[in-house]
Amino acid sequence: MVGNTRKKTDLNPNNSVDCVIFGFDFEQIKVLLIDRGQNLGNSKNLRALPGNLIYEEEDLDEAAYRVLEELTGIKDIYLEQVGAFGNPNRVNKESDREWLKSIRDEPNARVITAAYYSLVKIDDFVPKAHSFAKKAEWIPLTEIEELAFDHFEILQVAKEKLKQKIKIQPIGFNLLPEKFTLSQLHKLYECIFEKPLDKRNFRRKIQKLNILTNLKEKQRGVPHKPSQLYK
Amino acid sequence: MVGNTRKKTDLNPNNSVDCVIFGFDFEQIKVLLIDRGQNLGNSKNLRALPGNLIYEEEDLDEAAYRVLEELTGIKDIYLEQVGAFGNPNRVNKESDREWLKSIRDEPNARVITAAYYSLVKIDDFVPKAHSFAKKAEWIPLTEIEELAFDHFEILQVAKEKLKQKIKIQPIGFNLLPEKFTLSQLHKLYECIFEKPLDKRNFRRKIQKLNILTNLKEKQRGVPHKPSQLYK
DNA sequence: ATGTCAAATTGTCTTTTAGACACTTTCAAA
DNA sequence: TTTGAAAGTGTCTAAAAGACAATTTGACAT
Repeated sequence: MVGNTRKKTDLNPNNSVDCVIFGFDFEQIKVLLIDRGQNLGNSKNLRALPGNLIYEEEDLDEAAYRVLEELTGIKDIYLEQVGAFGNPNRVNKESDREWLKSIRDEPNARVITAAYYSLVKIDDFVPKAHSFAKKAEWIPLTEIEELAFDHFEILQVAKEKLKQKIKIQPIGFNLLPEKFTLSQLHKLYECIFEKPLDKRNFRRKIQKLNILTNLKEKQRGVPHKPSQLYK
Repeated sequence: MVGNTRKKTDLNPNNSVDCVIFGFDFEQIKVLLIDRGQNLGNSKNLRALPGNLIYEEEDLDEAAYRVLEELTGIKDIYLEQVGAFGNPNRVNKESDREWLKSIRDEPNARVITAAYYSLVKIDDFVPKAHSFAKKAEWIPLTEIEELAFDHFEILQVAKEKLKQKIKIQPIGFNLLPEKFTLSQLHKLYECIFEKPLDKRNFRRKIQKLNILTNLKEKQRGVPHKPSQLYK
């Protein structure tokens, strides 16, 4: 046997997981990104999706949960796979090469990553940066223009998956707090689909799902008609 | 740098691709499987999806096309990714371990695979087994009960993806020859969805897509009313 | 107390889509 | 000429999607 005689507890230098965590602050969709805190001369300090190598004997799904928690502290959420990304030129930015040199045993190893995504209530998770993540922050989707490695491409694919998924399953609630108003849900759907949705038609469709509980509570302290709270 | 110092042209022992190729013989959906020709004592000779390790410097998508051609001779088709499968227990069958020993430099390496699927006109591709594929055969979906590695699981996921996809895009035509009848298309959809579809409703829906050309030709030699040929 | 603002809430009509449902036509072979 | 076997065809109903505007409510300012 030639080459890699790895122990089960070793890192697998060729395979990683990356997580696209979507949140919503009642205004816009945000994504949880880490700042690797590079203070390099020339190269930019690009943000990245939380992600890292997997262990030699570790299920992909488990690795995603572990890595997410290690880097951001977030746990107990449901991750769904986006797909595998394996362009050999994933690492084509000087800043990424520099960074890999500083943290990896085999910085030049070719890495194939499995991407995952999830939706979380933004207030339930105050991301705390750990490990090589110097910061973990919620960044509005609209402000994201460039990311480390191929993470921008992964983000686009994850966004599409989310759009498809939410058409079929009512997973949007995962982005909202326990109590929420229909207007907030409406705004959320508009943000995801990136287009306005008719208010009346939207409310009708949601109501017909019969998954909302009217809490008989009302919004308070708003300078206009208060709305019902649900679920 | 420790461990694997691989050359760009080396095989990456940790990553593979597997292809689920669907075909249709006007009766049932079939899948292209290879026979690894094991003549072992105890262990079964399970069929497998065409798949193999990728090269160190090779795009995942390209690897899928290459491996498929190398094992079955099939090329010039469109492959779509199913996802990444990375259970560390993917290799849990004795026959698979035996087989890996006989063909791999690192038979115990942990392998993560990216699965792809495609639909092809069954008559356009007479699969020719090459390399470690001793046979390459079209096997009816309904007869497949067990496959090598986690290939059965991959097949199930690919089937689901196909169902979803064909609801949205008219990709079913890829499974039929140039000229086909609406009855054949109808039968195909019934096979994919595994349930009967109303003949009139089906024809109406297809016609409305405006993607069929009536060839003004008719079926000949059938002991019943001949049907129009399309596209 | 009154008026104003901002957002919440509500219903109808039209169009499109999905589903159920049965008889007639056509060719080949007997 | 008869018969068998599959091709082809239309209507009605129900559900879903989309377009569209007026009224209500509470907070705050006057």
